[in-house]
Amino acid sequence: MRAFSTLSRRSPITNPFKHPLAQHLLDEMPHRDAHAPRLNALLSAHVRNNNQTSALLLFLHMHRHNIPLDGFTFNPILSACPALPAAGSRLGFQLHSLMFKLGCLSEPIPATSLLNMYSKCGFFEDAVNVFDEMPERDVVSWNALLSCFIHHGHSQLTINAFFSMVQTRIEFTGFTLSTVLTACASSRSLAQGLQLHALTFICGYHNSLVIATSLIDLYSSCGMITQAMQVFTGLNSPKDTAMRNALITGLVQSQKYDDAFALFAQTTPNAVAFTSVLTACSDSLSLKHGKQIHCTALRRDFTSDTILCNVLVRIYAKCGDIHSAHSTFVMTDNKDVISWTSIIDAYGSQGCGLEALNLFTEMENEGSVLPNAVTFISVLSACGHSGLINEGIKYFNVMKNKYGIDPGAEHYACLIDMLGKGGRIEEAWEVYGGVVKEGKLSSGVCVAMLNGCKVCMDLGRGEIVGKHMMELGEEDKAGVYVLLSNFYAGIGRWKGAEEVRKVMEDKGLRKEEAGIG
DNA sequence: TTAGGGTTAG
Repeated sequence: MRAFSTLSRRSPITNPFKHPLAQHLLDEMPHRDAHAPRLNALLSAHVRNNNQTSALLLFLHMHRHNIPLDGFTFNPILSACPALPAAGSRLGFQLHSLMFKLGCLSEPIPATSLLNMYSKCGFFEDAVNVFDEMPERDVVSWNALLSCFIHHGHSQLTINAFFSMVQTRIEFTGFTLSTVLTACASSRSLAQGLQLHALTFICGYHNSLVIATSLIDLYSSCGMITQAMQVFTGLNSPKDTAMRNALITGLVQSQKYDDAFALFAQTTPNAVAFTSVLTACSDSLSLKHGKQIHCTALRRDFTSDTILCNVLVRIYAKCGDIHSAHSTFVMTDNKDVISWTSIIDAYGSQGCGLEALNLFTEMENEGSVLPNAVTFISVLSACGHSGLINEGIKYFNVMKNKYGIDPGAEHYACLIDMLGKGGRIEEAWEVYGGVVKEGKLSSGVCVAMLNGCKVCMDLGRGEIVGKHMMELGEEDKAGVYVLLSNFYAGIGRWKGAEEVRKVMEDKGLRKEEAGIG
């Protein structure tokens, strides 16, 4: 209910654009006597042409000159909000207030636009509240709710909402099915996905490009590449780029790199296709392929694409070509948190910890991007690789206190790893104790602590960690035994090492299966 | 005038 409680204080709507050009545009605005329907149409045209600033200025003009506002006014201006940085979400709350006062929320279409605005601006709860308070909902309102759940990573809620929708006897559409299929793909819900696939035949949606693309994504995500290919070849209509890209991605995920490259070569690829095959180069460490594709992407002028550049940074870093990674990073137009994390990780994993930390500072100073939990894994492991223990402790605290990020098992593993390797076993043990208390113990944390015990020749603590590892119920039992055996061997306890190996053999576990750590 | 598919970091 944050929206309603804060809205009235935010009105009247203020103009966030105080630029001479903005004033010029305002001077050019239609006369106040112009008919509202014509202005609504003009507003929609601005949004359609991706001219959100003009849309906002026109809306402000209408509001100030008491031109009647209705659902037709709110739909386009609400859809412009997500593209208006910072000002967008503030404006969204103000628009909500205004719609409430004018009684526009009783209509499903403007209320659905409002739901969508909150969802796209990142206000999940406000979006769901709008849905809950809608007096009348149509199938589009339901579809908007489902895509809101998906956007915010709640796949299971999407699937549940679909079943509520069916129970409410709302007649679903192809839009609904494609959204729920996407939810099944991202949550790997194969059984429900198969039911929905059957439903596409029953409802006659089986030849829809969008639904077939969702199905390819579903089968690829569930490791069923043959079924994904069957959906692709079985479709009775011409394929489009998105559908081909879905299959290319599926082939890459199934490590069928040659098939992915072949399908890529058959098409006129767009930036997404380039990103997919470059990911294949990154995974298969094929720098030669990667460089060729990078050159083609350069010729096609796709290299300002942020996601594509992020993949290139990763490829060059993986191959140890830090200079190419850096120059690709520098030329990335709109660097996002993944761009920064990738380059920090690139330097960190090459043992250039100070450069990685300098980049982190540069990111903070630049200010447009906030670090997230993954960024800090890269920062902490950079510190670990370069033995920058005090800096590592400092950034661990920066993460918690400055950015409010709750440390996860991976952050603790980095911290314990660097303390242990640096011989600071007492501090590592204290952190480890905290992790056990918090119930965040993972095999990664145990491995880091066990390595620390090995470095410090600490038999007693090592055996406690070994016991914890057994209790974790790790699937890779052989891996646990190998680590324990190596621990005993590492501190010169050959008898202990031998005993562990014997237990392992008695249990019929083979060393080749080992893979933890 | 509101809703759907394909791409990136640990």
